[in-house]
Amino acid sequence: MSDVSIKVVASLAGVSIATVSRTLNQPDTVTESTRLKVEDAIRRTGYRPNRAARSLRKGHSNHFLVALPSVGHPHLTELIRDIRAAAQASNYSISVAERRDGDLDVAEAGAIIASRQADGVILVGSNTAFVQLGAGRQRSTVVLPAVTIDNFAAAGDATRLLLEHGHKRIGMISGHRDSSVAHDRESGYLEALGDAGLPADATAIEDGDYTIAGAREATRRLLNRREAPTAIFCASDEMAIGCIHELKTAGLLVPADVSVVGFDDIRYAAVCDPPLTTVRQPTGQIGSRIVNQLIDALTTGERPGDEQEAVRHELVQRCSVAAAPQ
Amino acid sequence: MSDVSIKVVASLAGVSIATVSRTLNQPDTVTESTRLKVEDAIRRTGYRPNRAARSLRKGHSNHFLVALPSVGHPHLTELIRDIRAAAQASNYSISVAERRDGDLDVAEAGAIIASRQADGVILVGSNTAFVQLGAGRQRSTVVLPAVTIDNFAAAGDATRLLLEHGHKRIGMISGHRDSSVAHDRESGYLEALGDAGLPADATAIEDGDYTIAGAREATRRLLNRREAPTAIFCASDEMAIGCIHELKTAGLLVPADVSVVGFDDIRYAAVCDPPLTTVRQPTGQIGSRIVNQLIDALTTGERPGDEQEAVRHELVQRCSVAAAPQ
DNA sequence: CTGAAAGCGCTTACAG
DNA sequence: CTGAAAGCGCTTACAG
Repeated sequence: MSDVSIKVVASLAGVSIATVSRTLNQPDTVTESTRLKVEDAIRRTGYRPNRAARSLRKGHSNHFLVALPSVGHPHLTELIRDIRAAAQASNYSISVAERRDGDLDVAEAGAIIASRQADGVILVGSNTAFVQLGAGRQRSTVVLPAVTIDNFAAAGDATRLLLEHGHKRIGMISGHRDSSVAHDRESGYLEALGDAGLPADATAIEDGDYTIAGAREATRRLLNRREAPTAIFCASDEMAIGCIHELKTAGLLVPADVSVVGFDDIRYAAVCDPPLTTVRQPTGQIGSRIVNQLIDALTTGERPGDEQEAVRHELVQRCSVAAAPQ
Repeated sequence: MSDVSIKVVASLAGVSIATVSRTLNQPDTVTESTRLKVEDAIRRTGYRPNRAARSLRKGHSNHFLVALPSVGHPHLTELIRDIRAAAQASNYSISVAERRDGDLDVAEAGAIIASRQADGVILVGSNTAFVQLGAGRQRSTVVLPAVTIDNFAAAGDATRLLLEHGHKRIGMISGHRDSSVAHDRESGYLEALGDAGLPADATAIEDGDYTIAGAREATRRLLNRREAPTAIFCASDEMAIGCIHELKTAGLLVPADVSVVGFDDIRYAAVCDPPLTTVRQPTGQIGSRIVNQLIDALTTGERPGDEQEAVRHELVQRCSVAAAPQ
């Protein structure tokens, strides 16, 4: 357990270090009897190959880094879990880093790959993009196409649901304005309202910063408008929870007075009061596709096509939407 | 950005690789003019030292692994964030691993340290214990004392709050039975009831598995008892949220019919309906103390004393507790 | 202050 | 099937 290297194992087993290494990495190129001896020596010493040495020699780490805007959100947590599961299935490990800035930082990702801390970086958040290192002689950092739902369409669906319930004054609580997914969701909302023939001054977007506190303030601002909305579309469930709380604090009933739609379908959505109508993202599919694309690119050395991989969202209807009050 | 090693930088700057290394690691042992040349070469090449090579040479990675029972819980997420912040302040990075089994696995932690993947492992969950590798000639894996609140006392406080409100039938929804923190919280609950002179058959503990779904089932079981409780102490806010939802589904009012107390003070606790009374754990303090103890042990090579570091909990009273119904 | 050289612990052609 | 040797990219005594 303490300081055992491959040398110790080799001498204990009475073989060369090369044979120990082969036993570990290509067991079928070794006689069964030697394999047994080596395995026994490994067991007795508690030997574990030094990862740094292996990475240095092999030129890659079998490790990905996942960079997120904020680790705390249940939706992202779920995505991480699914990414980790897919990676582990292919013998890759992952680690998670939190980054403060709103949008993806390709340079930063490149630096991490350059230092060989990871073979690839998955940038989550603003746009589920990711970056990877071409292996072999020629190394270069390439950006792979994002794997994501169609945020524009999903936001449109959410907004249309509200429209179908007769709402004419529909507010939106959005995330950071600078991120592309926030932008797509706002556009989807805006277009749905436009298509319904609502006047432009019927639109009302407030920034909720993807936080509970931010959403509460945004809700108050919405409520203070000349014509307060009868429905609010929130760009995340986290914000929807804050929004509903603020609505209740203001003495309003959800959904009798104000309907609310969220986004993500985090596990608290179903046990909200009222249970939240929301847009579900298939994190399992997203995670495994990202990881498989990364590994494919790494293995074949080819960069895949540029087309975004679309993944289906789903509108989950629960109890937070009702007909517009008269 | 692509395949630049220390050699490339050295030749570009017209110095030896040793000088490049010194410029990076001990800049004051180098003339300013050479430092400038080297820094310029680094900038132009986008050079990043290979982490694996550095770890291999130095014998340590400046990296900790945090092992958790389940990554998703907001309370643990917050603890991770605080651990990461403390580690970064001392120039350590961390990665997070999820482990399935209930209790801490010292052997597993030792294996990770043996493979030099990390200089230390922090085991969170069952008991905030952690493990570390003595550096220098003699290496050995040592277990450091846990940094934790007094779970026994905290559970007692929560239970006594209910008692003070006149409740005589108080149920508890606990986590995995095999973990030590679950055990401590159950003991605290039990002792508070005993001290209040309640009969032993007034105690009612159900396992909620630390999940929303588990807590909902546990709540149903509690409700089906001959004498249904008028108050429920949940060993996590996550479970309290599930419990409240189930209570409402059963047509009960919280807190008029049943009072609920949670544990952790996750960020959803304040925006629950009703806002949740709960026990807060100081994750910031816990995180920084763990990390500092680890680094101290690593730096000095001494193992600290055996006494657990106690850290204060706090009962946060909101609106989910009321007087027992007549 | 700087460079040449050793060596961290592995893996992998290359011989045999 | 097995071993000796080179080498991955660094850092650090050791000379000068």
